Amino acid sequence: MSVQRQTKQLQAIQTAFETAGRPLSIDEIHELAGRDIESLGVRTVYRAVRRLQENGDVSIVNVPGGSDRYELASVAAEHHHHFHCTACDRFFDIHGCPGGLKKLLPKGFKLEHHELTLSGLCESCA
Amino acid sequence: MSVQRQTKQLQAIQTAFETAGRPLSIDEIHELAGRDIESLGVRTVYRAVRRLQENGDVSIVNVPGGSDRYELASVAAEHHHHFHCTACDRFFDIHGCPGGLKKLLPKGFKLEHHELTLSGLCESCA
DNA sequence: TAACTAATGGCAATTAATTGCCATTAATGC
DNA sequence: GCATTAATGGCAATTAATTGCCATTAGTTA
Repeated sequence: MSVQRQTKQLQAIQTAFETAGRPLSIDEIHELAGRDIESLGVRTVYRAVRRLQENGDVSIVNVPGGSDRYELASVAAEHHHHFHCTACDRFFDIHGCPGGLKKLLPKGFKLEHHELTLSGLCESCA
Repeated sequence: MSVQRQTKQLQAIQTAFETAGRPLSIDEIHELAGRDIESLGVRTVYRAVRRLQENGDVSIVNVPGGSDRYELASVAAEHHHHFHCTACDRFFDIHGCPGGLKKLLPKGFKLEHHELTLSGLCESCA
């Protein structure tokens, strides 16, 4: 069976996730990892992210409006939410959760998950 | 200058919003209004929704993952959130808001808006 | 009712995001 | 180092959503 190779492209992509510490879009990954690997192809980013997802190392973050972001599965493992800066279009992790959502439900509805996205200006844009 | 005509297609689309009482996707509008107007074209739905938006009668609802939904501006005017049924893929209005979000913010961040999407099973799917 | 023209709707064209293809590169095991 | 083959990356192709085009339909006003 096939063995996964540890390429420097994949390493750069993993490093990008770790140093960014926030959810990244495909383009952001391409940009950040591309600083290490010149001429990093977007095609490679798509493949790497897919593989990291399949390996359970990275989780997808569906955001309202914009394109999908990806974050380390270790981060996704603990319940949290996100902040979207409308100026720089970056997403950040928000720790904590308002809670008490069940009482907002119409009767008969069954709550399984929830997603909260705060938006405004991040520290560097404010 | 041009006068907007009240066509039966546009009426059916407006009626669809009012009777549905929940955010609708382009396809849902097409389906619902299409029950009144046979052979209603999707092209017409796109144009009508665009015009209703420009007239301020309809607002766009960005949802995580899926395609955009649209709701009556009168509904959007009062702060509320949404519930997404993972079984039938419909969205519903949720009245109320958990509040207390400001204390979740990292320091230096400025909160302007927020969006909450509950998900699970709606009454008829549960 | 007639004239005017906004609106419709079917299909082709566009757009943006993602993937297939494949020759080339380079990581791995011996 | 060498052989093997997974991975890369550039471009073309695909996909899905939306829009342009335009002949036809049908509100609107006089």
